[in-house]
Amino acid sequence: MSAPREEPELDFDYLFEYEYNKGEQLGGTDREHFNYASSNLSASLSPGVTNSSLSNPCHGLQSSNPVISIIPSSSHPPGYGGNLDSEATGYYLSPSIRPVGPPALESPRIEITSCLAMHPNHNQFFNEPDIEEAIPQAKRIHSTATLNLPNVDTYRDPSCLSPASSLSSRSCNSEASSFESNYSYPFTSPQTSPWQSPCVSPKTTDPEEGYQRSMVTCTLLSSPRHSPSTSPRTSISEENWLNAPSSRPSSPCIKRKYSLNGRQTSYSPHHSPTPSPHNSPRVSVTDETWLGNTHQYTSSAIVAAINALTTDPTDMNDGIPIKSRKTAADHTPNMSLKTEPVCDDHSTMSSTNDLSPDDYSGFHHIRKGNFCDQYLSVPQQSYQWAKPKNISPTSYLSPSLPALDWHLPSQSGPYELRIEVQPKSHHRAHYETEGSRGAVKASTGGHPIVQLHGYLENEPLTIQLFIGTADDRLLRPHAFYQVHRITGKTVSTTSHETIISNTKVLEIPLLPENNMRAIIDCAGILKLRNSDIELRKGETDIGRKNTRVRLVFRVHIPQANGRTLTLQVASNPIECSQRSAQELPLVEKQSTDNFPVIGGKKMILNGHNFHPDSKVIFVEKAPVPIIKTEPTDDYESAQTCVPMSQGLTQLSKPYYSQQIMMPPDPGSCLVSGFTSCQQRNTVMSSSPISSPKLHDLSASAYNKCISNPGHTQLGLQQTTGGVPTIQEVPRSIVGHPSSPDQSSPIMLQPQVSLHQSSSCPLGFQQTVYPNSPSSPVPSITQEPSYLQPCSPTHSAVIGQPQHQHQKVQRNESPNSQPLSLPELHEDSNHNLAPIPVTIKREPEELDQLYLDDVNEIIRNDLSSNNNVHS
DNA sequence: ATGCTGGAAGAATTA
DNA sequence: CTTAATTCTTCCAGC
Repeated sequence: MSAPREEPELDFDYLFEYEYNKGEQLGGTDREHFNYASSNLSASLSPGVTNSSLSNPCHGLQSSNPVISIIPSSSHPPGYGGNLDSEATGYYLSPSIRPVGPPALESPRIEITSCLAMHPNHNQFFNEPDIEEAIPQAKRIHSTATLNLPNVDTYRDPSCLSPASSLSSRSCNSEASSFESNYSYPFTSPQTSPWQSPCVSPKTTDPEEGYQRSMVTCTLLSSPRHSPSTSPRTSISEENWLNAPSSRPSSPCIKRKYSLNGRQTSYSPHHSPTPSPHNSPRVSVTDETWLGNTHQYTSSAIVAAINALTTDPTDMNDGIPIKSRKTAADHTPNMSLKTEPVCDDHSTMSSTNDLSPDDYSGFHHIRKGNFCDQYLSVPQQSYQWAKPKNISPTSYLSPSLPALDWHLPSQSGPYELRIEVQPKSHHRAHYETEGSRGAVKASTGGHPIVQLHGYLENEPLTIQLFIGTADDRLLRPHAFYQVHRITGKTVSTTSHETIISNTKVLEIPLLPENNMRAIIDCAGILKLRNSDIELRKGETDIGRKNTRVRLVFRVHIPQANGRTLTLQVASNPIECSQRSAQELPLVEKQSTDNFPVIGGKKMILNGHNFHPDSKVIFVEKAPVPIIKTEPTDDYESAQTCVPMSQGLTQLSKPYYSQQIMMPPDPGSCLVSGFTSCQQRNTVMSSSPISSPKLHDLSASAYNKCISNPGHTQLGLQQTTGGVPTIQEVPRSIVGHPSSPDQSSPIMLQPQVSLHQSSSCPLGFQQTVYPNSPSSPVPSITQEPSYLQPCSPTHSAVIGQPQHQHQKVQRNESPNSQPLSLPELHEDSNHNLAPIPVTIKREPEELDQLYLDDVNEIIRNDLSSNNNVHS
């Protein structure tokens, strides 16, 4: 529902003109009524994006393992993380320690060694073959070598990966994944996973061991591949993923397979790490198999597994949930555990021999198809990902890079990886069954930009991009979203897809000539079906409402000492669902930052989700309120509160609406249930790891709290005194389709906060009132949000249109008229009285909890509260 | 003919 | 267990 596109006329004290952006949903309020007495209206809402979080993300794993130097496997170091290099905060990898190399491999395969060669300090790419498109000559050298070693790929790309790369959030899965991705990942294939200890944290896990295991398995399995005919081709190879031919094959089966693959990495706590009693020969096929036998694999077992590849594909179907539904049937045939000759249906596999671009993929198939593939056959259609034809010159995957779920700093020494332009807070991800929905864009209209500062070398580097969770306490690949490579005339940035530990990673060249700056216009977001991912054993995450992601960028910087420094930075959260994108209004640009309170000036707001019933509210900025911080989030408060107090800089973000709706510093700055309820996510996001200053109020999160019909108030009221607040009626309440008045379900009524005991006289209390007079006040849930401390006035757009409402509006009042003031006042009167502040204190253990858990707790609390209040 | 969108219908889940 | 409300997926149609 986009708002009416007609240019709204504003008859109010202030004129607001919504400028409709091409292609964007811009709604305009026909009229804005402002009822306030502030003398000064200065909207200091600069669109600038703040990247506060760029700062060092170290915490959790990261902090613990800031620097890791890998020792050559030859010596078989007992612990992977054994060598810590205190030199830098970044993640260092000793080149000498190629996973491929030294490890005493039981595996007969020597090719692995070549891999080592492949991983020089420089950018080595496994995918070299793909070079075709843009790889400089110099770079190709490596690739050439790679080509000779198809097996290498196997080690490198766990192609078997399920698209759903991420580990479940609550389990140690992440760790398992890290383990794979980091050290053994080159060898890591789904198959290898079993060897890994499910719940061992990466840190504790001995990389070497895993590594070696991987090696072994890889070697054994990979061998067959040499001979195309004999090689057990599994469908899952990268090619499959990337090249899935069919545009909209949503076969569950396929995904199912992925799931299987993915599972290994994600060992849910629920799964016993112990070997499964059922070690059937069909190791590959059943999830159990994967999960279970972590320790018992032997070469014989491997052989058995290989044999299993030839197992009847139908087995794969077993365990495919009904959910897989319709599509599943269609694709079932495609699934194959069989060791097919190289070519899978979708994969361009047909000719492994040829290295033509397309064929190349086939080659890829072989190379990359890990033995995992062999074990796990994936329906070809499963993924539509683009073929990895383009390999950026700099694209390279070091075999022993930090796992994707490792927390790494964004800055180290002279280097700093920074997101110069943040992505928009919303980007509707596309399903496999859909066409691409384009690249993620920046809120400013362009695309996100990432830049590496402090790098003075002439050697191009590669930025890796993957989709991470928005749960900043545990930044890791998102299980339900994958990065999607966008190509086409509109894309200026070359990129290459690869898969690391079941996570699709986009590699983008970072060139010195571009000042090590990359415009990310080639990254879309693919949504995987929840059912497919949730089916994976060990996957504890749920997809429902888990729709926020972050773009995670990594760069590996070769060091003089031969090590590699890895920096990482995560973007602000991005809401990927369709629905949410239609909810909160989002101001991206405004023509002016301030204007006289007397009005008369025109202000143009650009943004999204402006609805006829959206209102623009001005708030006069005032002295910064003292903000109470919540003990549980020390670092958060440190980062959020401080900046706030220093200048309210956050207000000048494009996410006005969001900010308004929620405290810029939700976690620390607001003592509100609201904050605790939904903003945990956001707050967390602002953790050092991600760039957090953006407190994105994701609709989903927002709704969680708001939709809580019972909570009377979330306590954001004036805790600091003088802080304007917004009270919003829960949408569930607001949306009364039947009510004619619903056309403007919510009104924002700025008003002097006389009743506030604030020290800030100029503070305004802004309240969202249900437009419907009939709406029983008592039933109104008031969602306090942080507007702006009493400082320069700024405008905010608040909207809450529901589809139904909008429809009603359109039908009944095409030219949606503003609500009558009388009503507004009437309602507002109800709310004039200060609302008691309810301060919730979260359990100290929150830090240990995952966001979901926290939210759940909060919800429960709120519910209790509501009941009490009601 | 392809993407890229914005909308929606209908199924699947939750509350 | 049933119903209503949400959310998720899949489709459509218009650039």
